Amino acid sequence: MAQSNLRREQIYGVAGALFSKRGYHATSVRDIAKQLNIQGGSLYAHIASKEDVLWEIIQRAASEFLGGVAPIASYGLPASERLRLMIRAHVEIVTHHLDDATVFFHEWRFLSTERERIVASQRDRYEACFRKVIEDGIRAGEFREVDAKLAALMTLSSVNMVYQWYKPDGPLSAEQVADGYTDLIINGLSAADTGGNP
Amino acid sequence: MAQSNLRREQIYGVAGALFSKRGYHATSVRDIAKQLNIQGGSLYAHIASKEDVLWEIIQRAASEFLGGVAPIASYGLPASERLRLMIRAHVEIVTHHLDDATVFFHEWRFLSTERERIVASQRDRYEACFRKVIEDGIRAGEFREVDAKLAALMTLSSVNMVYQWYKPDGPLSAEQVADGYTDLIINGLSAADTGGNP
DNA sequence: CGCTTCACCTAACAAGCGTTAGTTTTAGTG
DNA sequence: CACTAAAACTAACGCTTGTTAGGTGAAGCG
Repeated sequence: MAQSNLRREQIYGVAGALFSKRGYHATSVRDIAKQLNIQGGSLYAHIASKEDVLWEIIQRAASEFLGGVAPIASYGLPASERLRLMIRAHVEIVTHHLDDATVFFHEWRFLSTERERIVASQRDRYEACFRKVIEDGIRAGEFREVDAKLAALMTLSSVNMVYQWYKPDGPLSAEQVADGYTDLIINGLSAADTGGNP
Repeated sequence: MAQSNLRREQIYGVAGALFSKRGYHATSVRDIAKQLNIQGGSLYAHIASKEDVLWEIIQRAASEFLGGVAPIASYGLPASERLRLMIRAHVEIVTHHLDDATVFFHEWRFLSTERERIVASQRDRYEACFRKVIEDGIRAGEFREVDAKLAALMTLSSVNMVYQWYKPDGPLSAEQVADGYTDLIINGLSAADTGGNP
């Protein structure tokens, strides 16, 4: 048995970095242990299994997204404004938790069947938030009559993939990425030839 | 030594399906062999190594994209028309070679360092084609003055991720996906308040 | 028929995997 | 100082990994 949360947090941190860089199956528990200057078996004083570590990392990312972004969908604001805030919050999470987000998007397939199902339902719920806001915008006349499901998928594809190319010390800040994407996406959803505010 | 291309093609096919579903490291050579009703070691009469199989699959996908989409960037057409054709061709490749595309996008990290570098440069070249077309469109006044790099990344993110959710027997055809995305993306790039053709 | 070539087999290899049991070291507390 | 509990160690377990060596049966061909 063990109870030092500090050590366990270190394990999640190191594992997140390694899972993110090499992938879950290409990372051994001995690799994780080596970075903490302990033996592979010693990890099991703090964790129950390698998969539990993956699960914890993925669930932390999931609750960042669901806790930080989904509620915005219910704000009492115009749809375009809600969408803007959601994109910004999402990009902020991806860029500030780059390793965890990478593991979340890339390695969920290696969870057990039941856990994979949970992640799938979380992803569906999240996607539904974006779809709902877009549908709201269409109904309110803010957006064109596009396929809301397709538009939500495109939006999420764009902001998810940020983890694949974003470099914290690169030329673009998280804010700049969010602003650029928001502009392109919302403009894409808006009416083209009928001027909005003259 | 071996020379039957038929068997080798079967290996690429089975490996592509398995790498796509379970990932490279979670698929053993014995898994691949089992689907062909032969023993694991027998594969090595037709292939040199497991990594070579991954390399072949990835290179086939890469030349589909580079050979089928990149040339469109140089057509003598308006930028918006070229972009439309490129998106359509790309989506068509992803949906018609779903397994290979999935492996290409997901498993390139497990190639050797030199091979990974080659893939990276192919990806860069591909990305540059999209950026170029968008820059052309801005210069020609077809598109707004957006960040072309960001717009190219968003476009590619959207069309790449199609492999993650597209179901061949789902409600949407490849064409419908391409059309929907083209509409959203090109409208996003176009001027919002200044009507295009009066 | 004799010979070669191919595609497969069996069996093994060295290495690595996740995980466990039992033991020792370390740190904190009365 | 004695006692406890946490956190590390060593050593092994059974299993899987990619890959190789050597052998076998069938097909093709002079």
